[in-house]
Amino acid sequence: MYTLKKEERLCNKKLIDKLFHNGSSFLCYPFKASWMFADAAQPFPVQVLFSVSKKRFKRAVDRNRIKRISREAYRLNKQACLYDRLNSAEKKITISIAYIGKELPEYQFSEKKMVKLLKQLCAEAAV
RNA sequence: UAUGCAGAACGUUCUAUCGCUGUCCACCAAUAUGGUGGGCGGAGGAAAGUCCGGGCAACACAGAGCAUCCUGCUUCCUAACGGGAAGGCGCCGGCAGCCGGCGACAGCAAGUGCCACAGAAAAUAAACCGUCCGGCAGUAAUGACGGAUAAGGGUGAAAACGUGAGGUAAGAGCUCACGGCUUUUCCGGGCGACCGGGAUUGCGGUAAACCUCAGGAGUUGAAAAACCAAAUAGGUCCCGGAAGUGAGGCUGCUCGUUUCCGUAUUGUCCGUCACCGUGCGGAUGGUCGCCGGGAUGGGUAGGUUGCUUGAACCUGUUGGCAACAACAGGGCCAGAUCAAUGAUAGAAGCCGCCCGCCUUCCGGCGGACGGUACAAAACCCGGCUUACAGGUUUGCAGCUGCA
Repeated sequence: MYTLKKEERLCNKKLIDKLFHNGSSFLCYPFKASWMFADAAQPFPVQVLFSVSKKRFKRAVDRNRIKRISREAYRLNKQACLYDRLNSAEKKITISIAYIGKELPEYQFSEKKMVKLLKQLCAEAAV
């Protein structure tokens, strides 16, 4: 399934604070992922958050563009790379994906790196 | 025609696949509500900067003064404005008129301060060169000394109003004529800024220097504000149990009572300070303390409202030089909240450049390559400012007279 509804996005302020304080993180240039295991209460196996720093990209147009490209790359690949393996392991996680590159990305490049990141995440979570 | 400057309106479109968000409808399960399918809507001229002005909301608020900040030609428009329109004045386009552009454009004749460098001197005037007079020295040229002088020289952004004449030893608004600005005042025109004329007073600049005058300003800002409200902890109230002791009773159990302690709480009485008591000290009585359950109000996460029907927009008529106003008709056009309005692929349009063909030229057709900007709503309006690929369009870069 290629959906990305509100229940699949990370919207809770407390969870976000908790994630950045307690979560473990790794780098997969140009992305940086922070993740942790979540409660069983959430309806989807993953809650995700995309961020772009205002310091690197001053214009809102650029930040929106990067977030949209990252989101599309995640949306189209999450089922194959992440959901199936998490469901079979019966684990649930929250994750934030930050863009730390310095230039506007191309879609194909982002998709390639996103797949790599999701696979690395599975390995980290030891699924 | 091209180029530049200023203004106005515009500022990409279509298809496929996969999504996001709001809303409506149908069906399914149904307590809330959830699921599936379909229809319709979904960024801008600046949404930006957050520089002004309002609406709205909460809090504050007797009146006056001072301080601080803002504004500063006039009249009008407007909900309001530091915005706009029409005018006045000054400067610029050699000069005058038209025309166009620019102007924080109240007051330096209320007071105080400042005026770099250069220059003798930058504001109670002043004597560097020069000019003139006097006596002295010298044959003379001239020299030093004492005095008069702001006309000339040179310096500067600016040199004590400009030009001419009189006047004088030489000079000086010292006097006069004409002219410029200015004070007070009169006459005429204009709603007014101001303009024209007469009399009168004077003559460095600077207020984006302090300041003076006039007018204005309560603070905060949708993370405002109102409402609903899970879990956990704690507050209050109610109920039950537990601890010690005594009596009845074989025990369970039932009934009565409460030693000591306390930064706890409350009542009454007494004392104390000059008085008062809600202060302080003492005496005495009641309640509470540990555990469980229930109720309740405050309130957090979260949610709803605020939240998009509006000083709005479009079309037309009328009034007005215009800004704008009035009236009539029309439709409803984003509402997200760690923040949607997209991603990918293809095609078209527009522009530039190159190649080929056609054409007297303007240009037309086909193909390749490149470009397609600036920029993302965050409560809502009115402005201002700044950014901008590309075309469209209006005005100006001037006209007349004099030199």
